[in-house]
Amino acid sequence: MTFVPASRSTVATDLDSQTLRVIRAIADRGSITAAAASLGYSQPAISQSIKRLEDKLGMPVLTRVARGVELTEAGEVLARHAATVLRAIDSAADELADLAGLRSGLVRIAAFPSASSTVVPRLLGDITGRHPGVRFSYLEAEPPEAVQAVRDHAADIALTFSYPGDPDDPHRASASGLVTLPLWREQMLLVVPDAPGLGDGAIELASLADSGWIAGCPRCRGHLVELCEASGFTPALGYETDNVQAVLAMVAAGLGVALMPSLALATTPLPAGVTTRPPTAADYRTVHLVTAQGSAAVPAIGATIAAIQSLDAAAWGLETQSR
Amino acid sequence: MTFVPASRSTVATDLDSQTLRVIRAIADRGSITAAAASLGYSQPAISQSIKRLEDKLGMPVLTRVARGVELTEAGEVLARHAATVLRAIDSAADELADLAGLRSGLVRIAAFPSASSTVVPRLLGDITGRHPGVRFSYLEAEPPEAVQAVRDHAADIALTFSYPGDPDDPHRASASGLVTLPLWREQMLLVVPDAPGLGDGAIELASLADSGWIAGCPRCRGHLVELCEASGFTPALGYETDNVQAVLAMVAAGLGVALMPSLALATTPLPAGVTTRPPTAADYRTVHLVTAQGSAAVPAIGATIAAIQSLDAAAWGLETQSR
DNA sequence: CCCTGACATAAGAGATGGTTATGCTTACGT
DNA sequence: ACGTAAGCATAACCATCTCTTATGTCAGGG
Repeated sequence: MTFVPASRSTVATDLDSQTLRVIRAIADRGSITAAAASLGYSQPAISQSIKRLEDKLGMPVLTRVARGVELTEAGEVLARHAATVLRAIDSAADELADLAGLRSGLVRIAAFPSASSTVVPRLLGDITGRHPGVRFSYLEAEPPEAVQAVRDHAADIALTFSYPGDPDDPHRASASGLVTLPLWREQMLLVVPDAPGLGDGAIELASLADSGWIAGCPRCRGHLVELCEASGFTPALGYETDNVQAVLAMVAAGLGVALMPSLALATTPLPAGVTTRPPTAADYRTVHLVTAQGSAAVPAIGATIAAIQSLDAAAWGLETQSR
Repeated sequence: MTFVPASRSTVATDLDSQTLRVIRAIADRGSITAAAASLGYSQPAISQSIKRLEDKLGMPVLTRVARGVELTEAGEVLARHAATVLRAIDSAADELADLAGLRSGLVRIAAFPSASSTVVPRLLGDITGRHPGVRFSYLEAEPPEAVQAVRDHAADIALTFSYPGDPDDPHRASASGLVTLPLWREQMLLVVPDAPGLGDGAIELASLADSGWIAGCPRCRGHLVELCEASGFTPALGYETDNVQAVLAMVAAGLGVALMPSLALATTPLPAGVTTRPPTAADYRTVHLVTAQGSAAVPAIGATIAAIQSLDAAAWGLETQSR
């Protein structure tokens, strides 16, 4: 028999981190038995693991020595690089732990305009107060665009609203892996001039059949028309504007009346001579949360969704949905 | 049902490099299918691998998107660190390949003095000529110490000699995981003054019974005494020295005769008036290679052993062992 | 509106990697 | 010098992991 130098063609296509961990433990402890103990394995497990490694490499990694074991040059190489590998893995694990522990993470929110000055600031305040590492980006967008942003992965969470029977109801568009959660019922209020004989109760919608109407966003206008027609008249739409302040000013100026969601009215003081009343047949729209299927499993996003659900929204006239 | 933020207590105790490789492939290719193809796996293999990872982390790593897949923040974290990990693993693999390819590696050799100026320099020249990356360290030591060096892992290869029936024959001491390989038979020569009536053939040992004898190392002396006693006389040991030049000078000065191995005589010219002759009953000692069990699997060491075995040693009067 | 491309799921097979039990070798203490 | 203890290797067995093939589902494009 003659000794022939080992010469494998391919060397170590896959060094897995488990093996490196073992090498490192052996390098540190100086014996297989001690390494096994420190890693929580039995001694043969480590022994076999090293054997597999040596078979794969085609060269020894350890030399069996009196009181334990000693690394060969190949073993030293592995131990040296193992430090780098394990350090990188640990720091990855740390970053993941930060994400899981809400010490980092970005949540991209899209919401309709009247939420921008009400629920959204409160929400962001709540979360950054509790989890300073979580960061947000915010996009103001009407429901159709907000939902599209989620669909395009440009946003993680969209806050939207829908009117009853709305064909654009996000509930219906939940096809492409989107999830919709009803959040609140938002009361619609009539905005009218404060006439002396108005009383303080609800107003019959039909009593405003002869008034001029100031309409808001396209979908809002659609809803208004539908509602009025259900009451037997077609509203005379004189002005259209998204601007809440403008609507109120127009009502104050006697240019007409309006139907507005309570959120839109929450942050602007009513001008003198203008008041709000519910219609006799109470009218509501619904605020929804739309998110991609599975997004809630991302810790920061899940936490944000939970925080939205537990927001105390009554102050803005929002009623939590019974579901 | 209410969404609850994901919050695992322990995160990712073990991220194995296989998973990181997968993440990296997905990050690069943008789809699971493409990643699978590039890694040589089936599509479901990667799909399941990601699922396992996500279950372990407790958060998604990918979002399923129209034409393929997209990394989440967690995925980005992993992809980023995966680069570091895989780079380290690759460079470890490179270094191992260097060891396997004899482009690096250290071989520690211990050998007896007369090898130092004969076979060892030739050997080192041969190997560094063919494999410039392989480095050597050399320790000159008498057989017992050389073997001890191997046993202590202070040397990888020992060259030793033994006399027939030698109680210290390394063959016998092969207990502690050492391996002994007979290499050459080395002829023992009588070193005598060049007397006129000497002839040119072998010399009967008994004819030197009355000469003074110059002895070498302790084991050589032991062998000499044994050999002479087998010839019916006890040699008169006048001088003892390890120094070949000294022995030759003493013989030249007429102080006695000596029995020396051919290697020791190979590199020193004989002084005038001194000649060498084999004893009538040819006498040999054996040169061995001693190495630790399994050392030969270390590429550089295995290559060195092979090179020793294929050394053309006839020039020094060494005969390759029949085995 | 069907067809294609891409991911998920299911079920089964084989490799992987672990455990316990046991043997062997070597060092150490008396 | 011998018995004992410490440490590695091996065997046999077993659970789990992970890959494969086959199939289902969903969204986008001609």
